[in-house]
This record gives sequence, C-alpha cells and structure tokens, in this order.
Amino acid sequence: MPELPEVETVRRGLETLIIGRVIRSVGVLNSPKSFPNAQADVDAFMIDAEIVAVRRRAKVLLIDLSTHYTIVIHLKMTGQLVYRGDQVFGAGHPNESLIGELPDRSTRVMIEFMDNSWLYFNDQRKFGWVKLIPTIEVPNIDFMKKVGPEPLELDFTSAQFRQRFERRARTNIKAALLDQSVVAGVGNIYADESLWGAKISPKRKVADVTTEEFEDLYRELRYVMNLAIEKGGSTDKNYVDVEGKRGSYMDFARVFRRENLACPRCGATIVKIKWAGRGTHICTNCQK
DNA sequence: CACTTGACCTGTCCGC
DNA sequence: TGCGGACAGGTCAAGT
Repeated sequence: MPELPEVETVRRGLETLIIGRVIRSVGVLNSPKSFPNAQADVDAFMIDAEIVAVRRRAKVLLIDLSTHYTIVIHLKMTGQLVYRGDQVFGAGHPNESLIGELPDRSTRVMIEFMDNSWLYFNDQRKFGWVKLIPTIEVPNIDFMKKVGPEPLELDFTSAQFRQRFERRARTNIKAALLDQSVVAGVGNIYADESLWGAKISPKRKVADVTTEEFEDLYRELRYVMNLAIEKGGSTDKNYVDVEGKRGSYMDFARVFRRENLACPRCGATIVKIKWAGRGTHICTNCQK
C-alpha cells in the first residue's frame, strides 16, 4: 500500500516519537519471515540500543541504532507501524486511532522501549519485512543499489527526470513510472494521479512522450506527492500513521478510486481498467 | 538487457 | 448465508 508520501508520513511520526528511546525487548509473532534475523543478532544489536535517527529511502524506512545497526523496514501492501505510549484515543477524539488493542492478529513484530511504550509492526498480507543489518551495509542492499533518485529532492531536475526514462523507452509510461529503478517511491495511486495531472494516457509509449509532457509529469508528480505528504498520505484500506490515524489525500484525489465519477477537469466519466498489471484510473477525454 | 507475467499472502467484496 | 473468483497501495523471480 504505502508509497513515498505514506512512508514519509510514518518516518516523520517515528522521528518525533521514538528517537532517544532505548529498546528493552523484541517479540516476533505469527510470521518468522516478517523478521528473519537470528535471535542472537537481536540480543546483541537491538536490546539496550538507543534509536538515533529515522531515515527513508524510496518506500523503505531505516531506523538507526546506537549500536551502528539499522532496522530496515518495507511495509509493502498492508504494513503498518503503530506506536503506543500511555494514551490511546478512542472513537470521536480528534486523535482517534483506527487500530484497536495491540498486539492483534496481524501483529508480526513488537518492540518494547524502556519507558513501557511499544512500537508494533502489523502486516495483514505478510509481504512486508523487517531486517536488522549493520548501518554501513544499508547502501549495499540490492534494492538500494538499483533504486532511482528521490523525486522530491530539491536538486532533482526535470531534465534528470526525463533522462531516467530513456532505458525504458519501449514500455508504457505507467509501467515505467512504477519502476523503482527509474524514480524512487512512485506507486499506483500517485502514478495515476500524476498522469492525470499531466494529461498523459498511461498507455503511451515512453518514446512517444514529448519533452514538454515530461516536464508536466515531473511537475505533477512532485505536486501530488508533496500534497499527499501535507495531507498525511492516502488511506484507501489499511494505511495508518504511527498514531493509527488515516491520511486524507483520497479526499483530494482526482482519478484514483473515482471510477464512474466525473473528471474534475472536463466532466467526462472516469474509467477504471487493468493496465501494467494494476488497476488504472483514467479520464480518456483529457488524457491523450 | 528490456519487458511481461505470475507468485508471494490474507481479507473483503461481488455475483450467483 | 454460502461459495468461488476477482481484486487490493509492492516487489521479485522467472519466463520470453
């Protein structure tokens, strides 16, 4: 589920809530594959370690420890990271948590801190994972070696964006946008949203997209992702932030999950098709 | 190499 | 209600 804006929202929440805390215990429930490290590594490099930084690269979270080890986390489709301190707000409260008592049946990993607060990794579909590796090894993970540039970095230019697609000239623009080695962090929601913003059909061959259209797509992708971060991400089904709260970008979406509704730009009916192996939302009137 | 498809899992929703 | 099938925000490992 979570794409760059959702993972960034989680990162910011973790940064305010767990930096400086010290780990007392680590528990793995229901799914050893969610956290494959040996118990000896956990004992040696997690227990008594202090959280010193929370970073993000593409859709991957990096929690740096004082032991010079890093907890690497990928939420994939249904992963959640929920922090629990003293207070949990119920229905009706502005900080209401959508997540009930923890651990629950989708909890895979629990981290307990010395102050009796907890961080829970929940993952219904078990695609996500948590790994503990030396901090210095993070850049050497296969994923890190091949992943493309961060699209929201201030020095990332429109020209660089266009050049990243040259290798994928023969495929369609949506498949290329979803390719993490082209640009980091784009998933199905923001691919559809940015293509709509740039008035480009997801079916277009990359080679046929003009320089001007790449400039539009670059601008629209940065616009929708920055807006989504401002709105705390998109909650379609599972996604919540570290306090268990939903994100509100879906209230602002123009095409995603808006099939059979009117295009906000031209009024034509938005359609949903299967494209690039994914559900794809298009206004066929304005996207050419 | 570039490209496409299926697999990994569980849960939910929709049509019969 | 029950049942089968399609589908869900992401990546990999296989095919061609």
